[in-house]
Amino acid sequence: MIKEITEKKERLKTYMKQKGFKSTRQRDIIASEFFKCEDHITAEDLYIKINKRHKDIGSTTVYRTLKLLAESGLATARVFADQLTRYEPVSEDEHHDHLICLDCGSIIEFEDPKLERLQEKIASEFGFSIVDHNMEFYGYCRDCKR
Amino acid sequence: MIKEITEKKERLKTYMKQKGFKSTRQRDIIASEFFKCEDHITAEDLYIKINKRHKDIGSTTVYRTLKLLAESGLATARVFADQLTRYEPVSEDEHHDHLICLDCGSIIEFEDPKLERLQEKIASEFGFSIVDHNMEFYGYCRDCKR
DNA sequence: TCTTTATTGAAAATGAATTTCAATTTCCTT
DNA sequence: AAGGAAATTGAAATTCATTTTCAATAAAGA
Ligand SMILES: [Mn+2]
Ligand SMILES: [Mn+2]
Ligand SMILES: [Zn+2]
Ligand SMILES: [Zn+2]
Repeated sequence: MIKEITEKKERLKTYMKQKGFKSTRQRDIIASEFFKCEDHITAEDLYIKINKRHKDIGSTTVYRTLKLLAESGLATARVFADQLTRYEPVSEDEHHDHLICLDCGSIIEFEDPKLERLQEKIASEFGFSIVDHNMEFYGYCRDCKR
Repeated sequence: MIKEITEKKERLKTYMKQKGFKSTRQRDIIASEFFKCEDHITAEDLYIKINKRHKDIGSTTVYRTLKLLAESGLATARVFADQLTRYEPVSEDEHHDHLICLDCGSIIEFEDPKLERLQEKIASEFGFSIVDHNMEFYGYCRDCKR
C-alpha cells in the first residue's frame, strides 16, 4: 500500500474519531479501494469492484462510505451529463475542471488560474460572490476526433 | 398573446409537420404556458401551473412536450445542482451561462465572449474540440450576501 | 367519412440514491 | 476481560423524477 493512501486513511480515521464515528472493516476496505482506483467512479462501479473480493459488503455501505469521504473532505462528489454521482479523491486542495469526451468517455482534468480570475470578475460585475462552481466541456478528445 | 409567442408556436407547428407529429390541444396549451412563464422551470412546476386551468392534461404529457420543445430547438434543458431537469426558451441562439444564488435561488444569466474564447483556448491545448459546455456558479447574489 | 397513425392519461416501471430496521459490531467504561 | 450504550451494517423497502406501457382517443390526409 502506497504511503499516500495510508496517509489518507489516517486522516479519515482522525475525522471519524472527531465526529464520534466508528472505524469498521467495511469502511477500511471501501476507502482503500476508492483511493487506489481511477477517478470519477460511481458508487455502483466501486461496489462492483469491491464485491468481487468482498461478497459480504453491501452496496448501501459503499454509497454511505463515499458520502462520508466527501463530508470528511477526502473526496469530491461530481455530477456530469449522465446524471450519476461520481467521486474523486481530493488532490491537495487543488481545484480543477473537466474536459469530457463524448465518444470514449475519457476525462481530462485541467486547471487555469486565468479562467478562475475571469470567473470572479464576471461574478463581481453582478455583485455575486462565488462559493463554488461547476464547469465541464463536452466534446471530442484528440484521439476521438478525426 | 404576444407576437413572439405566436411566432414560436408557428415554428413548433412547422417542426411537428416536418417530423410527422400531430398538433394537439395539449401541446398547444403546454407550449403557450411554457413560453409565457419564467425561465428554468421544471416539468413538474409547469404541470402544476397548467393543472389549475386544465385538469384534463396529465403530467406525462407535460414531460413529453417539454422534451419535444427541446428536440425542436425551441427550448433548452438544463440541470443545476438540485438535479432536476429545467427548461428555458431558447433566446435567439445566444448562448449564456448562469449564476445561481444558494440562498434565494434566483438565477442570473450572463454571456461573456472573453470567457468563451478562453475556454476554446484551453480545450485546444489538449487537442480537444468542444461541442458543448456546462458552467454554473453557485454563491450569493447581491441581495442575499450581507 | 374512413383509416391509418400518433397521442393521450393512468398506472406501472425504472433506476439511482436514501431510509428503515433488526442484528451485529465498535469502543468506551468498569 | 466483560458489559453496555451507541453506531453500523445489509437487505429490503421507499423515494422521487422521469420514462414506459397500453388501451382508448384524436388528428390528418385520402
Ligand atoms: Mn476530476
Ligand atoms: Mn438560462
Ligand atoms: Zn475520446
Ligand atoms: Zn439570492
